[in-house]
Amino acid sequence: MATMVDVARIAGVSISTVSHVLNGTRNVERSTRERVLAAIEETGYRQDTLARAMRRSKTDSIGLVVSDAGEPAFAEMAHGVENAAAAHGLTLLLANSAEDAEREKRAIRTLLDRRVDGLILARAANTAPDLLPSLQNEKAPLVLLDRLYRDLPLDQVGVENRESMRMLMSHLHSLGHTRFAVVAGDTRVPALTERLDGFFDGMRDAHLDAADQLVLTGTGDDQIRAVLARDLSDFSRTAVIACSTPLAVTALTAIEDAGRATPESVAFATFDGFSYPDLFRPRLTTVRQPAFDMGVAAVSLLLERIEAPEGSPRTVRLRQTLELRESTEAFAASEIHS
Amino acid sequence: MATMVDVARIAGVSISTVSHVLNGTRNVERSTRERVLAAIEETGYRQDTLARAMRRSKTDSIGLVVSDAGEPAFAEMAHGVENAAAAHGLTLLLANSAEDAEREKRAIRTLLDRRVDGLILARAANTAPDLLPSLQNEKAPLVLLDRLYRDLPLDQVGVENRESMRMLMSHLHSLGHTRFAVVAGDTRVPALTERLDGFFDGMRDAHLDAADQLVLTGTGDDQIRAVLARDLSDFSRTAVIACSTPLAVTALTAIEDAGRATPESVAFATFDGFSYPDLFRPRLTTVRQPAFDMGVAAVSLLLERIEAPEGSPRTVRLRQTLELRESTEAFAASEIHS
DNA sequence: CTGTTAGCGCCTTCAT
DNA sequence: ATGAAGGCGCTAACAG
Repeated sequence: MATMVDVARIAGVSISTVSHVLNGTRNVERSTRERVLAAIEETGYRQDTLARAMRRSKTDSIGLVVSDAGEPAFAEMAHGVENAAAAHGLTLLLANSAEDAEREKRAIRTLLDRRVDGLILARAANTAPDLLPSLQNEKAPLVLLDRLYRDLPLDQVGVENRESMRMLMSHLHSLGHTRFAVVAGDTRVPALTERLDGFFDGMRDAHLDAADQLVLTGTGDDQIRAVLARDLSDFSRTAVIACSTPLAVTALTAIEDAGRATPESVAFATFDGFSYPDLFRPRLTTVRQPAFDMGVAAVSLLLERIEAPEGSPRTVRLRQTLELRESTEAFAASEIHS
Repeated sequence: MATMVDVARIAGVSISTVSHVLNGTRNVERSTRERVLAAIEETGYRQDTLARAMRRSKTDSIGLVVSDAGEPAFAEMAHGVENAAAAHGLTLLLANSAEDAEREKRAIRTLLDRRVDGLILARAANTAPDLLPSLQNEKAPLVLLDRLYRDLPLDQVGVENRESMRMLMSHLHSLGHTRFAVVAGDTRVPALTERLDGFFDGMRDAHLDAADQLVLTGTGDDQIRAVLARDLSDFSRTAVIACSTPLAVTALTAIEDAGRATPESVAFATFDGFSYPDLFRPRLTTVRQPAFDMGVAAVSLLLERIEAPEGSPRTVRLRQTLELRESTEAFAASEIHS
């Protein structure tokens, strides 16, 4: 592998000059520059990013840790992050935490050890409580993505969960639904808590009776499935809302267990949703987050923070969109016909 | 940030000793080691991976380039690669080519510039023909994943596409199907060509008339959709096979365009398939590749190649499994009843 | 068993 | 407009 020394020798200049033409960091006479460029061409020289990074203490790379890159929403975010990073000449180092606090810690440690210039984290539900504070002391700035954190002054990118759920509830209520089941899942995940809060907001908006609603929280998928299925076996409940893709899987399974059909017998709506929404039968009404844009926004925040480490932290909330599909249509129709 | 010099000073030893206890690379008296360890603890010292990599010309990282990390099969492969890499203490640098030759080239260049110790590549359909040969000259070894390449002596990990398609055909034929449509897609992708070859094998096995079969190749999704839909509007064709997930999307759309129902009116089977196969309606019969294991296998091959750069190249083919679901069931039933 | 020292390839003052 | 030279933090001979 050719080094700057080789190039300098061939071009008949000092390595200092080579460095400067490479980085455009000071004026160099035209003819000299051309000799250097020719020598670079001839030797096939490429900058050694490692040596460069070491000298400048800057790697031009950023790290992304997601809980599960397989889930469509996270995959899209990763996509957005990667695109934005590439657009700024940054390389992306990606790590999966698999929703596990221990692996998350290791992944972050690894990326930090690689000296990433900044870190974007969609943390696991059970992130160790001391993790975030300890990260504050690192030189690499941190941006939280999707899985936010209330108690710390941090840069964060999320979506307006509470408002979106409220909007969904309002729509469903206008269709005539009054008895809901919400599959809210792990309330340690802020986004899920917010969605649940939005549900309560919606209930109040619609003056619904709390006693008529079924709220399912926690991590026990099997238990959620069983409770929901049992509940649905009597036909008075008319709408089910799942607060994330995995919860939608659980809920749809429970609906099937109960022998209920969507949308004829129960309306169904979910957050985040599945990859090919128009191939699902029934097509699912979905509150969708602009995942790609969230990734892009996270990179912007990160870059600004790298520029200005001392500015005050910002939280960006993007709007979600309500995609109405047939899983919430039939009930309305039956109302009209009755 | 504390360096080895700080640690050495506090422990009252030379930096050389510190290095050796850190890497376990030579014996060091117990008491000395303990002093060093204590100093490390005290200073919160962490190795500088950059300086280390520069000195050893080894980064303990590998690169993975996939055409689309969003597709379930690739996401799983990436998962497998990442797990295996982590198990060997390697960091994974991930890049997306978005199925674009130019971006692929850039992504590879970036990873190579980061001095990854090895590279795993699931190349785009239209990889520049000179790309692979040029990679042969790099010091970082290369392993091809899923998207193989015939003409070069390379380490490769794929699946037995031809055999699997043949098995699928045999199954469908035994169900009574004799007129097929195969959506084969871009035949520049070796896996797709192999699947198509398997189709022809299957036809011969079953002594079917070539004139009765509809073979759809190429990249024009809209055209494939239109041709297939037109063809399906007469009811003599009874089975459709899609050779990849995106092609399945196209095919299912065309089936719907034609007003045909699966499985009552046409049987349908696909390769690779969707993320939640049991939530799809109808549940799709799928030839599934062991994507995770493919990723793991690719890492193994890569590590062995790093160990022994001169051994002769190996191609590993994993078996796919045929997951029978309801999308191919109804026709059999109607046969039985007729 | 331990210490001294020469770089790895590059950027960046400081001179000229 | 160009060069010389010192280190960034670490590993691996080479010497004791």
